[in-house]
Amino acid sequence: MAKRRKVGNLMALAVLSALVQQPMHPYQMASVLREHGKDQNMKIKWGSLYTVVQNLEKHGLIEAAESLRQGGRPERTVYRITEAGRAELTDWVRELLSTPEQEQSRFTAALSVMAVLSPREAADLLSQRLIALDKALAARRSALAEAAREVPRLFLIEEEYELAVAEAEIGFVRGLLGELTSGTFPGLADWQAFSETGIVPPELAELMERGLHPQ
Amino acid sequence: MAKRRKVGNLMALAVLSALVQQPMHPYQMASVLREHGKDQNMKIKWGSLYTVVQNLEKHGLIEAAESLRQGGRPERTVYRITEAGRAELTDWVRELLSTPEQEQSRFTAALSVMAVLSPREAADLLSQRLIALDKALAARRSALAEAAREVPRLFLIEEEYELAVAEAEIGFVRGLLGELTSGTFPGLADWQAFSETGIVPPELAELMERGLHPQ
DNA sequence: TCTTGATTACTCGTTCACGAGTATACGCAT
DNA sequence: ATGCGTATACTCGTGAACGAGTAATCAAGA
Repeated sequence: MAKRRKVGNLMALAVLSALVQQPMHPYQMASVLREHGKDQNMKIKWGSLYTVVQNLEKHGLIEAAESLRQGGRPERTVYRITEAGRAELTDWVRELLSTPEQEQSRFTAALSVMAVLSPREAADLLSQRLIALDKALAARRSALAEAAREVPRLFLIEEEYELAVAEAEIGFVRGLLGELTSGTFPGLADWQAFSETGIVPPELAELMERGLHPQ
Repeated sequence: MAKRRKVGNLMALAVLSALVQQPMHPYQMASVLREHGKDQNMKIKWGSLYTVVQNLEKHGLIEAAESLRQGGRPERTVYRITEAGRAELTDWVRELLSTPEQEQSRFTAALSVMAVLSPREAADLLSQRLIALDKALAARRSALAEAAREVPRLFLIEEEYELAVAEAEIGFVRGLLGELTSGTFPGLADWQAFSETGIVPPELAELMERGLHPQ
């Protein structure tokens, strides 16, 4: 059972891991994360970054090391990780690594309401997705290969994982698309009829009622 | 480019799709979604549900149809979808289906900071994950097979997708675990040394500095 | 020299997400 | 009849997530 973290945002994890390397101030964290390609998967949201840093401090996971002001007006506070912060980091990573937890993806949500479109259109949109996915995969693959020449695999492993998942998605979409365009997808005729006439085939009508058990 | 939705929460998508079938009041939406197994992927969060319904109404995507009070005190407002709501729903589904967008997963985050643990421990945790994943996959597979006897595939397609992704994750974890336990993972010795002594091997030290370009 | 644009480094107000809490009705066992 | 657990149907306050806005510095060009 995933225990409630004092600071649950995954950006907090990134901040802690950045501070393990060396103390730094918030803006520098952002640069470091960006250089590590973290902004690819996780756009840096400024509001969140500063809130997260504040919360981490409030809970004693990080602390202000010094506060230097030079030239530029706004005083930059350099933070360092505390012992409690290190403990939280390792404990958190342990939990995240060992305990799978299904998260909802936007694509899953889309698939679950795909029936509101016509099968033709759905197929059309899926083929657009497929093209985009293929392109993105190729780009990421070559970027990974490029990076692998300098950076040890340990620090690229998350990208490898993402690529594996992306491949699976591509396989799924390709398969589904094949069934839709070849007409072998079961129930395609009913779906087609429904989307044209708005009439739910009798054997489906019964199913749609189920679960409503009105009142 | 994903346009900004008036109501961006994916629960709004679920609400709209529920209301396409028939008008209903918020609590009934929750029941319907639950019966459709939506609570598996997306725990129903009461606060969000009512906020989302409010926002949908505010933006004219749904409207109050009637407000009946019978027996039970709290007045239940029945909502129905508007034309604008239907348009938003289809447009949104179109976008979600056609446009991939990488979302960050907790496991990806975990992998990206895996280096803070020792390779031994990481392997250990990954094998725990693998066991849990296998078990969950088996359960979901048989649940899907069960459901497929009654429900047309069109309405189970999102679960098929999730299973495909889950299989890919299992494959990845199994592979990584294999490399870690067999010792074929590149850089394993360095990682091991670092986790025991805290000393970063010289060729890595240089890498860790990179991206910091202090000030 | 003066302006312009890019970079650094945040701040602030709004929106959003949530989950614990509340309150009533209904069925059923005592 | 009366108490008790469970299902129904929300409400509300807290706290998190954001993203546009601000403001200073610096470098380079006109």
